[in-house]
Amino acid sequence: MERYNFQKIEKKWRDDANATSVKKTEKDKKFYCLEMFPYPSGKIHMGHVRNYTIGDVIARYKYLNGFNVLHPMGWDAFGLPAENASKSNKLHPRKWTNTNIQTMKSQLKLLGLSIDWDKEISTCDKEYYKHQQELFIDFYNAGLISRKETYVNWDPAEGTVLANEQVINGRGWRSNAIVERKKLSQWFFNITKFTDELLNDLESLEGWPEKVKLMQKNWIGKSIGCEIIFEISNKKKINIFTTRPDTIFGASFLALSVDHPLSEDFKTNPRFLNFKKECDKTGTTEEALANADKLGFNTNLFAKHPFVENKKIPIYFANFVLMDYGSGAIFGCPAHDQRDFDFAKKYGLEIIKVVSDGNDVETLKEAYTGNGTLINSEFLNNLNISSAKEKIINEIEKLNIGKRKTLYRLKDWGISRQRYWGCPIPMIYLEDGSVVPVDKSELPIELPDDVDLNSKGNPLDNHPHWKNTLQKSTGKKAIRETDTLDTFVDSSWYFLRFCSPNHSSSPFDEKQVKYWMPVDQYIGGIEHAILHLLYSRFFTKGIKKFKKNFNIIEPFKNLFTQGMVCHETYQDQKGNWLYPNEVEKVDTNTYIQKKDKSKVIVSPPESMSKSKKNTIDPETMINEYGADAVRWFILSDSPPEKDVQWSDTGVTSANKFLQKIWNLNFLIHKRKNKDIDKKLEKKFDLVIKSFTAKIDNSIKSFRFNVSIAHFYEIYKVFKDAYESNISNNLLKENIILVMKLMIPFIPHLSYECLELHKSKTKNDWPKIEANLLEEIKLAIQINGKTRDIITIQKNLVEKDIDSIIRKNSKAKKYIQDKKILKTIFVKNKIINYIIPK
RNA sequence: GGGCAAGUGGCGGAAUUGGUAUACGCGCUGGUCUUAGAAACCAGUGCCGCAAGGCUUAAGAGUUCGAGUCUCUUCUUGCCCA
Repeated sequence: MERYNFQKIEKKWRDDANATSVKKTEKDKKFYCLEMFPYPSGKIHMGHVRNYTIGDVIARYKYLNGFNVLHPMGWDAFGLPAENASKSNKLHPRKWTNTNIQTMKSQLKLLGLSIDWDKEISTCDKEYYKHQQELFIDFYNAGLISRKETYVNWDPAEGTVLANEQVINGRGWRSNAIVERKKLSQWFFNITKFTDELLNDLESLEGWPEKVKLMQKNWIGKSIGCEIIFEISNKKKINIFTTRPDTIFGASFLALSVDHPLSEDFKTNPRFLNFKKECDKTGTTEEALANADKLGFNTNLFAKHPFVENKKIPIYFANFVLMDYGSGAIFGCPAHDQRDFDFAKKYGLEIIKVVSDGNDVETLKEAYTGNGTLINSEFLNNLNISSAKEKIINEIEKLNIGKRKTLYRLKDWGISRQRYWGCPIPMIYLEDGSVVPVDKSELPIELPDDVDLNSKGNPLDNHPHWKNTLQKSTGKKAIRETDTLDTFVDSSWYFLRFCSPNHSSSPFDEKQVKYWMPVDQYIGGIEHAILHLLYSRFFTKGIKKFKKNFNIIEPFKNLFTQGMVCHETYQDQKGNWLYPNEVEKVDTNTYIQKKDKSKVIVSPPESMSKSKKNTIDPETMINEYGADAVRWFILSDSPPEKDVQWSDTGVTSANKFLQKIWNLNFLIHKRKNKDIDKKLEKKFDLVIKSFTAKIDNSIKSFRFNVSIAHFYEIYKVFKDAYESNISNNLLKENIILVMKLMIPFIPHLSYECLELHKSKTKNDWPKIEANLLEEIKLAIQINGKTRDIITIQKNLVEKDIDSIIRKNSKAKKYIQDKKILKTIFVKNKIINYIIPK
C-alpha cells in the first residue's frame, strides 16, 4: 500500500485555487467570516494556528453550504515592537514589518486556509492609512474628535501616553513600567457621546458570549445618582456627585480631588503642594487608588449639611477622589463606603450608621454596603434604599440644591501617541494658534523614512523638517501634529476595508459594505473583549453620523472567543527556562535536558509565551506531521472556547489517524466485490448517514472536538464494513460522503481522497439525515435504577416492550410476581417500573 | 472585596439540555508480529469485589418515578472588575 505523502499532496491542493477558495457569486447569500488579524511579530504561533483553523472550518462549512464567503486576512502592522526591533538591529520598522509579513504569510499558506489573499491589507501601508486619515478628518468635522488637556497615564519607559485600559496594575501593558500622572494636551475620540448606544445595543448582540457583553457593560459602568451643592464657610459652593444620596444623613466629611478648583486657594501652601505631589505618585487607575493608603489634607474649611441644621462638615483634599470622574468631589459616609470608612478611621471622623440590616452592633468593623432600612435619617427613616434615593433626590431638586444625574465610568478615548511607527494625525497648527485638519487632497500624510529612533522623545518631532508645512488653502505656515494614532484606531475599521480593499477614492465602497457587512462570524481572543471590540463598535456608530448610506448599527453579528494554547514549562536546576525541544521525557514523571542529561523541573501547562519558552513552532510541526494533522489535533483535544494543551503524542496520533483514513480510502478504492447481504448494507448505510446530522450540529455549535470524536467512530464502522458483505459501490458512496464532511477540518486529505474516488462533486455538503436508525437502545429501570439496556425496534409501544422485557431481559427477575405500582414510559428512551420496596 | 464561569477516570474531555454517566482521544496493561526496539494490529482499562452485585459526576442536603444537568448550603479553581 502507498503511504500517504502529506508533503506532496498538501502542496498539490495548496496550489489548487479551487481547493482554497470559498468565493461564489454576489447572487448567492453572503457570509463574512473574519478572524482577528495578526500583529506581524515575526513568525506565527500556535494561537494563530488555532484562531485561523477555527475560522477556516466555519468559512469552508458555509461555502460548502452554498454561501458566498468573504474570508480575508491582513496585518495589524503599526506598533511599538517594530520600533524596538529597529533600535536593536538597525532595521527600519517598515523593512522589519514587511519581512515579518512575508514570513508569516507563507506560514499561514502552509496551513491550507481558505483565505482570499487578493484582499490582503496592511495597516502600515499608505494605501490603508490614507483612508484612516480621511476618516479622522470626517470624525473631526462631525465633532467626534476633540483636543483636551488632561492628566494622562505616562509610561516613562516608552516615553508615551497610555490609555486607561493599557494600564494594568498601575503598569504599562507592554513595558511593565510604573505609570505616572502627567498633564498633556491630547487628541480624543469622543466615544462618550455614544455611551448609551454602546450600552443599550449590547442587548441586540444575541450572537455574542454573555461574558463579553457583561465585561463591556461593566467597562461602560453606568451609575445613576445625583449632584448635591454644599455651601461652605467662605461663601463658596462645592458641587459633589454621589450614587448614594440616601446616605446623606451619614455624611461626615467632604473629600475633594487635589485638582479641584478649590485647590487654587492653596497653591501657595507648601504643605498642600507636598501633599499634591504625593498624590500624583499614586497614578490614576481605579485599582491604584483603591489599594493606596487613604490620605487626606485638612483644609480647615467646613461645609453646611444641607438637611441638618447647624451641622458643619470638615472638608479634605483626598488622594482617592479623581477630578475626571463626576465633579471631583464627594461626600464621605464612612458607615456605608469602605474607602470613606478607612479615611474616617485614619482622621478620627464621625461614623454615623444610616442603613440598618436589622442586627445593629455598637461599633462597625467595616462599612456596611448591603440592603436595609434607613435609620437616623429624619424623613427618610424606615424607607428601603431605593425609595430613600427617590425621596431624597426629589427633595434636593425641590430645594434647588442639586439634581438627578447619571455618570459613566467610560471616558473619552485618548489616541495621541508620541511614537514614530503609527498613522500620522492629519492636523496642522497655524501660527495664529488655530488647529485645523489638512486638506483631504493632501492625503496621505506620509511617515518620513529618515528618522532617528535612538534619541529620546518623539521621533517625528525630532525630525529636522517633516513637521514644517504650509496650509494648502491659504499658503500660511503651519506645523504638523507630530503625534501618531494609537494602533487600536487601525483595527477599528479594517473589517470595513476588507469589503473593498482596493477601493481608492474613499475608505470603502458603500455598495460592497452594504453587501458584506456586518461580519457574520468574528473570531478572536478574549483579551480583546473590551478595547478592540468597543472601539470597533464606536467607529461603526461614528461613521454612521457622517456617511448617509451607511446603515450598520453593530459591526460583528456573532462573536466567538477562543481559548489559548498551553504547554508545560521546563526549567533547569538554576531556574532558566528551557524550550520543549531541549527536553527529553524519560518516563511519566521524569524529564531531562538533552544536552547534559540533567534533571528538568516541570511546571503545569500555561499559555505559550516567549518569555517562558514553552512554545511550539507551528512550521516545524507542519513539516513533521502535515498541516492537516496540526489542524486536526488543535481542534480535537478541547472545546474551542477553552484552553487547549499542546501535546506531542496528540499530534502524533492525529497524524496516525489521518494515515488510517488514507489507507481506508485506498483499500476501498482497490477492493474486490463481495457477496451482498442486503440487511447488513441497509444498516451500514443508515449508521453512516445518521452521522451527517451529528457532525453538522457539532460544527454549527462550535463543538469541533465532538465532530472529530464522531469521525473516529465513523472510521470503526467502516473498518468492520470493509470486511463484511457490503458492495463496493455502497462503501464508496459513503466514504465520499464522509470525506466531504471532513473538508472543513482536513481539506488536503479530503480533496485527495475525493479525487481518488473520482467523485463528481467535491464542493457540496451532504444532505442532513437525522434519526434514520430503525433500532434504538432502551433503558429498563426499576424504581429509577437502570437494570438492563435492550436493543429494540424504534417506536415500539409500551405493551410490546413490556412483553419483550418479561420474556428475556436481565430486568425480568425484578418485576416477576411483583405488583407494578406505576410505569413511566418515554418512547425510544426508557421504561421505568415502580414496584413496592 | 464585588461580579461571572466552572468542578465528571491517571489526563484532555463526551452526555441529543431532566431519561443508558464516563462517547472519542491520550496514557497504561496484556497479546500477535519482530533478533530487539519502533511501527502496525488485537484485547482490556471509573472504583470495590473471585463472583453475584454494590458504589461513583468537588462535599452535603432538597425537588423528582428518574439529577452530571434544576434549587439551596459549603469548599475549590479560573477569569474579569476593584
